[in-house]
Amino acid sequence: MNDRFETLAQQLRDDGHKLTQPRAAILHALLQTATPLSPAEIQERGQTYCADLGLVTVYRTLELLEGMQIVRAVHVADNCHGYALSTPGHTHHLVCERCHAVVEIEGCGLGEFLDSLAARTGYQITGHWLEISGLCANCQRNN
Amino acid sequence: MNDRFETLAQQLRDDGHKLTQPRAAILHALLQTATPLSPAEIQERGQTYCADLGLVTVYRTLELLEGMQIVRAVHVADNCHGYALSTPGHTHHLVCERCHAVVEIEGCGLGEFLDSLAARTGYQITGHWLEISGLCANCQRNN
DNA sequence: TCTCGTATTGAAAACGTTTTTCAGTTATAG
DNA sequence: CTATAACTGAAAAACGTTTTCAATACGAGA
Repeated sequence: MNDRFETLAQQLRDDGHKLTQPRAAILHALLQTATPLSPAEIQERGQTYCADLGLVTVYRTLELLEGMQIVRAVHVADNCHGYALSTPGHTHHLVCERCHAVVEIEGCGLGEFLDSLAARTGYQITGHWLEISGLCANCQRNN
Repeated sequence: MNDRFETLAQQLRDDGHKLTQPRAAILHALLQTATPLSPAEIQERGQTYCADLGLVTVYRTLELLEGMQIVRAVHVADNCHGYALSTPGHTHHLVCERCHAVVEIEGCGLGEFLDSLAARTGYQITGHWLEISGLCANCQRNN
């Protein structure tokens, strides 16, 4: 966890940016979550590390981190954007509709499909976003 | 085109809703586009058919149509929600990052993968969201 | 065809999220 | 330690969306 933070911090410096307390707080908040967070949630959690972290700074920092591909914006149902650290590998999420528990999934068996799609449409495919919803074992029992 | 409109109009009536001029205008606007439109765009185009179509009405009508599964909300890069007529069946979207052209895709070859996922995680899978991004043929050329 | 009740409408205002502005502060190179 | 440019928070502006409310238009029934 701490290694991961140091790596990100270094990445910032290497890119010519300062590692400020607000930014460190935001990174810590993001490192501690598995599910995407809204800017407001990030502010709230980040204030554990930097008491007067402003929402404006959260927006600016997310923009910066997104540009560096450290975070990615994902679509979430209600309030549209959440942010999560992009994981090195290729993962997707399986989310419980009831309790919002999240299972990370490696791979998706979509490779062949995407290849044929590229051939058929002439598009050069650069990425995809897959989110699967369902009921986790617990919530199935308590239905 | 006109058949399609009549079908939708009838669907509204069958569901106990009135076919008003604003609603007709919105349907016409949606029928004439291949790519998702934002509420503001729908208002703008709809005003060709109903001069004083209000934005509020666009929102309300989209909510109604979405509930009837006549339109569906899709995620678009910048301003998050666009609306397009949903085609019957199970479709996903392939969206150009540059010009936002949209190709509708039938099926996704995800069935087997989801089955094995359910077995592995104990989740009862109820749905999934897949959106693919890339560069369309045109934008590849003008890169 | 006309009348009437109700669903539906537009304007205004409220609301939440995101962006801009600006003066003060902080990280870091030297 | 100092200088300075990047960075910050607060306030206000600018969005997109929702709510409220009085006025209107649709369409069922006479």
